[in-house]
Amino acid sequence: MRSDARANRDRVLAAAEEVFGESGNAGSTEEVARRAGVGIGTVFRHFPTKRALIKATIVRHLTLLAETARARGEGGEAGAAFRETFREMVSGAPAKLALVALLEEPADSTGSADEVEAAATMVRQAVEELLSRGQQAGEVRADATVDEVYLLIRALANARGDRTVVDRAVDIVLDGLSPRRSE
Amino acid sequence: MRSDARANRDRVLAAAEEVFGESGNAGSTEEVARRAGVGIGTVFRHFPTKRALIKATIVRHLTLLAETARARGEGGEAGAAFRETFREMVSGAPAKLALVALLEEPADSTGSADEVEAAATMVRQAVEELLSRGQQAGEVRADATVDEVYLLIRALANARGDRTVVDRAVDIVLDGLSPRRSE
DNA sequence: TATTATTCGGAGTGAAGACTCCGCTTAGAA
DNA sequence: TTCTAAGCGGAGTCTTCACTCCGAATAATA
Repeated sequence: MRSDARANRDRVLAAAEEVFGESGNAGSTEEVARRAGVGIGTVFRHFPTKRALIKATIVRHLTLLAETARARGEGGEAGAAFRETFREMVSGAPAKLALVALLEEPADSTGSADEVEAAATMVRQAVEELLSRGQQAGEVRADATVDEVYLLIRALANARGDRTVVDRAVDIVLDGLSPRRSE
Repeated sequence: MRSDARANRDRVLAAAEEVFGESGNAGSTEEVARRAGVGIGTVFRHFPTKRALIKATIVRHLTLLAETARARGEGGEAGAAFRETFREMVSGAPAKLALVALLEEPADSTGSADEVEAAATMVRQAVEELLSRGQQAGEVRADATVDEVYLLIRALANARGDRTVVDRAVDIVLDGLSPRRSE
């Protein structure tokens, strides 16, 4: 791959994250091209379809998220690690709408096994890991499952609102995820 | 207004709630017309713009929500009323994506004071009422504000997922909203 | 530096969808 | 039953995009 090609590919991906992060699926390919400083043709050579571009963007982001989460899992304090990751995923700003877009897409009619799904699974697994460690350490309520935690993260990540309000809402949810009185 | 006109208006609104409930902003006016069993022309006579149609749909729904919530507020048990309303708003199925659409719209460039905003305010006030009663009864944590509660409702209402998972997630959040140990 | 395979750019194409227009239909009054 | 103002339907227009195509530009190699 020629060096200019690779550079352009990267710039397009970065621009795509910006644009789809702001406007979701409604963002146009032309806008992505403009922000990347390339022609539309270039965008479409690297990503044959708008959908492919969005997918690549999402995969890139999810992969990053999963890695960060996994790394944090290594550290000492299980409860703190869980909570920090939770907070981080919720406020990983530009990702928000991209994730919405992901959820909106109608379950990929091209039966092909999906990269996006694979990446999402990795994130989910990382969350699961953090969750169960937190539970073992007695710092997270024992009856919470990944499904619920993952859903809460997604829900909060897509919520619009003042940063401070979101933060306090997260605090409330994390309180709900703390061990029950009976435990 | 002629009787057939009124009937058609109602059918269009109902169809719109269905369509936008399923597909959000992406739902087409043509689809709404088809489901309502009328021509596109009819839709556009009643609602001069797609945006106007969506707004009318949302207003209709929000008004209903606010009324239900207010009615529930009358009842006896403050804590239960708060929690029931919370649950109900989250799972008021077809509303979900319509609300998303509302949030997505770029702050109404037509400076005109907004019906939608007015309706949303009513819902918010109903929630506020329920919240503060719950707090006075000592059944809801004292430091929670409407902002946070309202955001949590919106976030959960838009969350995709199995009904049962959503329900459990709501349980967790409501636990987070229960009085703190220190109170 | 010369060569060429690769990549770039952006005008052009086709499809989708919001919105308009106007001849036809009909509710409802006389 | 007749009349007509109000309402209906849907073909057609216009705009916005996703995506294609190919001549111009250029990285990499000899």
